[in-house]
Amino acid sequence: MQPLLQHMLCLDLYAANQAVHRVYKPLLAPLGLTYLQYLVMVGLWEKDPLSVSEIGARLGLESNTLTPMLKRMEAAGLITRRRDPGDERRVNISLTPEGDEMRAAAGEIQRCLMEATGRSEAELLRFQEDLRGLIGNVRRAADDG
Amino acid sequence: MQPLLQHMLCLDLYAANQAVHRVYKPLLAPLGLTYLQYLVMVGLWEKDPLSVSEIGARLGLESNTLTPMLKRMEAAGLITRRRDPGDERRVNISLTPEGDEMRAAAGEIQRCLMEATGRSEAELLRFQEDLRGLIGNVRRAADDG
DNA sequence: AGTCTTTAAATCGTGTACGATATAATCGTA
DNA sequence: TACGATTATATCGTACACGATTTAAAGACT
Repeated sequence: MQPLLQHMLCLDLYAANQAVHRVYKPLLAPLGLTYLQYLVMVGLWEKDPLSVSEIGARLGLESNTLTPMLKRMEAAGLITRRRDPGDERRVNISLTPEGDEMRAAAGEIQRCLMEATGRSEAELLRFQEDLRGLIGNVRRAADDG
Repeated sequence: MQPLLQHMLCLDLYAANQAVHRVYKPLLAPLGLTYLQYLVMVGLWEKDPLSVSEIGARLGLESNTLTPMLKRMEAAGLITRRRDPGDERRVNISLTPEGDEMRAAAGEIQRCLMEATGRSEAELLRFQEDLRGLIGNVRRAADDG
């Protein structure tokens, strides 16, 4: 009943993330974005503004991770951080014009990633559906304790 | 051609890792192990000793990540770090008796993880095979630049 | 209005990740 | 056998992650 690295699915999930990360990195470097920062940008290209916790809900992260990262993105001129006038607890994150313009590069980056997988769109959708089922189960197990 | 977070497979891979990590964490806490440290232990239960770079090959990591972590594990009394007498460049990592005894807890942890996925062994194997194909493709794409 | 609870960010400490570089041991070859 | 190239770790700086705690604003209820 000894676990073997060869058999451990978690190691493959870990490796898959590393691999995807390494494809993204050189594509994002010209934009001055890290992988996680790119995911924040994608969220903001969809809806702007977003509060810190709305971004957190999309990425599964909390303010302890997001606050420092968002400050770096603000310092880089990608976003602005402003207290919500209607609820001073919230901080609204918005794209700067420079951040918004990066949107133009996103389509090509997505195309590169799709191509890197070597799979058709239909195959990727099937795989994603399977993966999401797994995530749902594992999250339920984690919540049950 | 706008990417949407809803459609991004990379975000699901990211979420899958988070979810798996969160199942492992409470299981490993009684042993005083982090997730990554557990993966090192599994490697050493299979083969002992391993050099730093042999561990790195198994986990896709290099000395810049491993050296500090292995020092923490040494400080925790889980492993020993000794220069290889036959090649003084190499550092051999071995389990301490305490580290070796943790092996006993591993079977149950694996069982919990399998159960958390809510899938049969056959389903997991099929999924793993699919995932590994994807990883291979993505790695090739990253190496080609 | 005054107080209790809840909520949203921020802060702090520890532990990964990883590019770039440094150091020392070994190897290859003239 | 000397010496440039290669290999194995280590170090440094920056950027995530996340548990635990803090702070301040908003809501709820007397």
